[in-house]
Amino acid sequence: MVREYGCDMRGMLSFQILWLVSKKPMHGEQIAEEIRKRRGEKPKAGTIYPALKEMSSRKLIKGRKSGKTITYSITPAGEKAVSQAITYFVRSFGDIFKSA
Amino acid sequence: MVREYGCDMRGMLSFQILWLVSKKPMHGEQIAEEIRKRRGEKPKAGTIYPALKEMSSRKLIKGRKSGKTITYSITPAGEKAVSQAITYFVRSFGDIFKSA
DNA sequence: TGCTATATATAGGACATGCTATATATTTAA
DNA sequence: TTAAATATATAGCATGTCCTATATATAGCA
Repeated sequence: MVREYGCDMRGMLSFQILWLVSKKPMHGEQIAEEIRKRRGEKPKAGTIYPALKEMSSRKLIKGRKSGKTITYSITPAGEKAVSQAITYFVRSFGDIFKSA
Repeated sequence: MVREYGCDMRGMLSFQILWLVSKKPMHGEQIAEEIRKRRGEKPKAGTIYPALKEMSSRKLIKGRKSGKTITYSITPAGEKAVSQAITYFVRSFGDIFKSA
């Protein structure tokens, strides 16, 4: 996926999902589509749903089912996590971003 | 490492190394120290040297040995790779930075 | 009522990351 | 010249990511 550029950027998926959900409650397909807009490739169902499930089990997000969709929103624990993750992210990679 | 915050940020190591080396030729220990400044934790020897070796084998960086140190600098292929990776990075995660 | 599209779930696996532990080479200090 | 510190190398492994393939449930339309 990103290997062509000489580096992977895996491991950022949960962070990005958490950030997206912190901005606006969304269901899986919407989240996948938002990621596609940014990365150029849409995560597959087998990628997105296990990630959502795992984050739910860790109480970072919670889902409310309505019909065939499950809308996820962030929990207080998720808010705290995303805030700390952003701090780490900016501290770690901020200068790369500034150099662009 | 970042798990405490609710997300991992693995997979960014090679990208960060490549970016650092593109700014200034460095040897392994210097690179590890630069990463420590940013992330708070210094990658272990067993992390940094295999990564450097792999990137050398892909001709993204090249090392020149002098005494006990090997100073790595970026190659033309590495320049191209880091430039594309930065573009992808900003496109994918730029709005997270802006939100911080 | 069937047909199709949408949304979610999950097993199983390929692959990469980054670790621990250990080993070796080189430099410096005693 | 030993001893200690520094720099690099590598085997082996636990973990996590994200995939393919497949299955199920719901919704909307003919």
